[in-house]
Amino acid sequence: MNTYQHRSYIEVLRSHGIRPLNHRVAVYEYLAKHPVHPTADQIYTDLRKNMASISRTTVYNVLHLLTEKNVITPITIDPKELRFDANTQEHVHFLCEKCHRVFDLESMESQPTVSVPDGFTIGSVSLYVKGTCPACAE
Amino acid sequence: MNTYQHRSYIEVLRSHGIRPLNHRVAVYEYLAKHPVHPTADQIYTDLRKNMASISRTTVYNVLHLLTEKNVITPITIDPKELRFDANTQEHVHFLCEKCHRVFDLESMESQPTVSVPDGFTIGSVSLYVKGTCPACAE
DNA sequence: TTCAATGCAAATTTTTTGCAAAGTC
DNA sequence: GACTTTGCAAAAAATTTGCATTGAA
Repeated sequence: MNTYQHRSYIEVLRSHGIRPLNHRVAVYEYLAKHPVHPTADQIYTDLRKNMASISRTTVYNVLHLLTEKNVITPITIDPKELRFDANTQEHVHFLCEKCHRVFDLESMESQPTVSVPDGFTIGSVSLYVKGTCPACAE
Repeated sequence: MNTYQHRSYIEVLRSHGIRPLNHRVAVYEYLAKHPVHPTADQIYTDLRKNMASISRTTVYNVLHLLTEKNVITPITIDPKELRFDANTQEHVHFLCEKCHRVFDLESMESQPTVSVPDGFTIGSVSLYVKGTCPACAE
């Protein structure tokens, strides 16, 4: 493990008021290093390979905690499964309806400036695009 | 039941190549008349009151069919539950994180014109906003 | 009569919960 | 030692499937 990077994950957690326990760092580091928007089960299955002691319950616990503290973002683009993203910058997500991969479209034009009627308060904005990715277009 | 309206639901289904069987019309009509973005279970429970013969399986079947034929739109704004909307016009959805109601923001500025990298093909675009609604703001 | 749609019950999948054991400060 | 986190197993919730029955053209 790259200690320098590892330390920075710990710092991110600390700066959000989260005690950087091993399992928490592992889940966060996994998400940061695998920006493919994995599901809870994918995270659990993969982490399990190198970390025999982690349980499904803990993965759910940590994902809830990180979401609540705004360290990660849940992505609901696919009705079938909830995915997670360590990149909390607002950016567009693209779901390929053939291969079911989710792509980041960070380079695209900035998020729309949404305005809402009086009385509504905006917490977050998500822009989801569905269609076909280049690999599946052929 | 208002026969004129009823007939128009039938026409919508026909125009999308869907045989307007009773249960299908009932689900579609329910969604059209209850634009609160209900879940499959809400639809089932409510329809059940007036239509003893409908089953959960049929509700799921019909929702799948209508979605596939683009007569309704599934809404994934809330990670907890899948909702449905008979309004297939693109419009913004707002989830109140306190009362968990979903509002249409049709009057808001038009959907952003999203552009995607070469090779990607856009099928649909969803703009989801989360926050607090007027009633819960107090 | 032939094919499509329905409904039941069971299976699957995903997530949550209670609680005892283990870990942290 | 006091408090937090974890892991197991069981429960709950949501959706899908197999298949026999019913309905429609």
